Amino acid sequence: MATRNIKEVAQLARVSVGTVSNVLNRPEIVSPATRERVFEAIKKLGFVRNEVARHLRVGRSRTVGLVVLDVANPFFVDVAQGAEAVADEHDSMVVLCNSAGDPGRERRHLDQLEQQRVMGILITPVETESPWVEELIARGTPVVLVDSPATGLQCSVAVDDRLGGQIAGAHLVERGHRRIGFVGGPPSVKQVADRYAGVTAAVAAADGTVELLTFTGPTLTVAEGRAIGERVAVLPPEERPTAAFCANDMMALGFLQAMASHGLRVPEDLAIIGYDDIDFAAAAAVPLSSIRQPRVLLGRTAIELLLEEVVEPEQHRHRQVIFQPDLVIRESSAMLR
Amino acid sequence: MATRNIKEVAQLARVSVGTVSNVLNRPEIVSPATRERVFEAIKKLGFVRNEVARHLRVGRSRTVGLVVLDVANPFFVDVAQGAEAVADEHDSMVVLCNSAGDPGRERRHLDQLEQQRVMGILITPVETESPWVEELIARGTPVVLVDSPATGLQCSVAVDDRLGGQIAGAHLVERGHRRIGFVGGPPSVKQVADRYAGVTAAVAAADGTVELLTFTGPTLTVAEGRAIGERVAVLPPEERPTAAFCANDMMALGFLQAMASHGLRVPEDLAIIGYDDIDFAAAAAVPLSSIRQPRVLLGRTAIELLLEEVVEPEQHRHRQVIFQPDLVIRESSAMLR
DNA sequence: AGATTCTTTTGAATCGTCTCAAAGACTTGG
DNA sequence: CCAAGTCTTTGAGACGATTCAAAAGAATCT
Repeated sequence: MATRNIKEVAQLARVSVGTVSNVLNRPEIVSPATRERVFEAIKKLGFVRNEVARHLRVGRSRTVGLVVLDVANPFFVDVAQGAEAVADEHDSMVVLCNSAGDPGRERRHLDQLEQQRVMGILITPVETESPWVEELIARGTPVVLVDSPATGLQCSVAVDDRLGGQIAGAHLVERGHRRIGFVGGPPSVKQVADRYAGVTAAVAAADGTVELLTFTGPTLTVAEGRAIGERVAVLPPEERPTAAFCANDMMALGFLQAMASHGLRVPEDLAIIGYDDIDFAAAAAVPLSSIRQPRVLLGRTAIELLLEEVVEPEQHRHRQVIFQPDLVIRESSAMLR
Repeated sequence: MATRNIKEVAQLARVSVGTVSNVLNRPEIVSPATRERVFEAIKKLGFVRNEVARHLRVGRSRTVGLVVLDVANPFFVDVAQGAEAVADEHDSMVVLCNSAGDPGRERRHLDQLEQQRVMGILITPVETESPWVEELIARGTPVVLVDSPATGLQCSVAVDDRLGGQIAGAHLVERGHRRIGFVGGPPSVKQVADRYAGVTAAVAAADGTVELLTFTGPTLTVAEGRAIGERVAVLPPEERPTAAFCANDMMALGFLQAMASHGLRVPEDLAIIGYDDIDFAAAAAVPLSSIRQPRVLLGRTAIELLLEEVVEPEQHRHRQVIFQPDLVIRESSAMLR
């Protein structure tokens, strides 16, 4: 209720508002005696600076928006933690928004962030071609794309998903699998399309006897993975793939559960490899093999690029940073016998 | 760069700034012709309302801060999703902050949120007695405590953790366990203390032959659970508990991994029950029994209480809403033979 | 036409802080 | 004691949107 302002502080300390502002922003130019008096007044009144008014005057906010595809996916939580760590060092704040894969939600979040005049936005867009994002940039909000290809209008950080898919595919082929299933989400999601392209390439590079089956659903969740798993589990053994490459670990975990509930053994009856290497992958019923991405680093780099753009807009050149994924082998893709 | 303001819109539409503001906030009182003209100008200029300035004038923000103990814990992600769903309906925004169990980080977040003049704050405090929170309230920011007991200065939502601990303990006792381990974090965390009190009560209520061992660490993470598990696994069988009640599912998952890596079978050699029933619990190596909390409902209720307080401060009476936990039995605590 | 009522539009004041030119207070040297 | 510098402090504009009393314009009635 009783929010004090700079004027009340000035009154109590018997100085002008300008001086109070100076104490707050450049204490070194104020004489020690005055400074002390102002600090006392601040303390006595319980004054808390109104960042909103400050921002209105200064014109630049200290918060960064991070819009992710799915907060429930630990992958994005880790990206967020990376971003937050850097923001913290620059006493900025990251506000985490969840588009949940819905373009409508994504747009609402972008609108809100723009209205708040955030310093910039980090986003994993729902759709690759996003006019909203381009307009946002045109109107002056810096954007860094996370895990999505840049169009040249902005910076981006990503992991080479095609390579990741290829590594996963090659691993399964090398393990002797000849009928591989790709368990993914909508191909409109860039990550899915790239990982699929990668595994396709790996299969093509094999001796021609390897078959690739595709199973997709609308989302990339545990539930979706389970649902697809149910469909796969009931296939006759001769049609059923002997290995599945899941577009992410959430799906892989769901898929794995479906196998278990149908009495199929992993990896004996069906091997599984996921993507992201979230912490829970190692704790799964059968520890999951996965393609590891530098999640935290992704977030760190994204916000660093953003800060660079904000601090020196003039000499900033948009860049695309691409990281390499790693293969992590665990029990779920152990050798076939 | 080129951020347009209401004045430019007014100029282009050949009306006063007051009219533009009216079009934005109460379009029905503006004549259709004028309204149309203003909308066109807005579109042509790519004008986006400056929420900061609006807020400065109106004095109330549309964002709510949510400060959680650990974003990596899916429990809190679900609470956040519940809160966000309600905020969405009231076109507000939830900004998610992670204290990571560190009072310093918590304080920094609270300071920042207060400076931003958020509408209110939902928080799971690191420490039960938090002078910061009380001062915050005294200065006029409404607060709702999540999963923490209220002091009467604010509303709170919580789940009866003591009861949860009791249910878990009773379950293990009933399954025939006579040496039960409690795997928890620092007792300064209210949740841990309550769950411990609950299991203690359950043990005391048994026939007196049940022993309760306590293993604690500084955090409530997967890694901590694993570390404690390592210690427990190497105990001689006659000292090792036959069942473990973990303070949350993250710890339980880590603990379970440690058992597996030491060749101990769950539940045969050691039964496990966790707390929270996060989605990953069911997908664990051995599906985890757990105490389920209404996570999403917790978030929904918290923000509803906050909104109630903000909308009608006069007739608002602080309330404490307490939910009941449920027992979910899975393989990890199946009957002893 | 003039009076009355209703609908629209106007524009100055306001929210809390920062900026910056200018004034005021002190020093120092001559 | 004065002039010329330093330090400090001052206070009048911004910043962008909202509000609201009052003015202007339309419509209705006598």
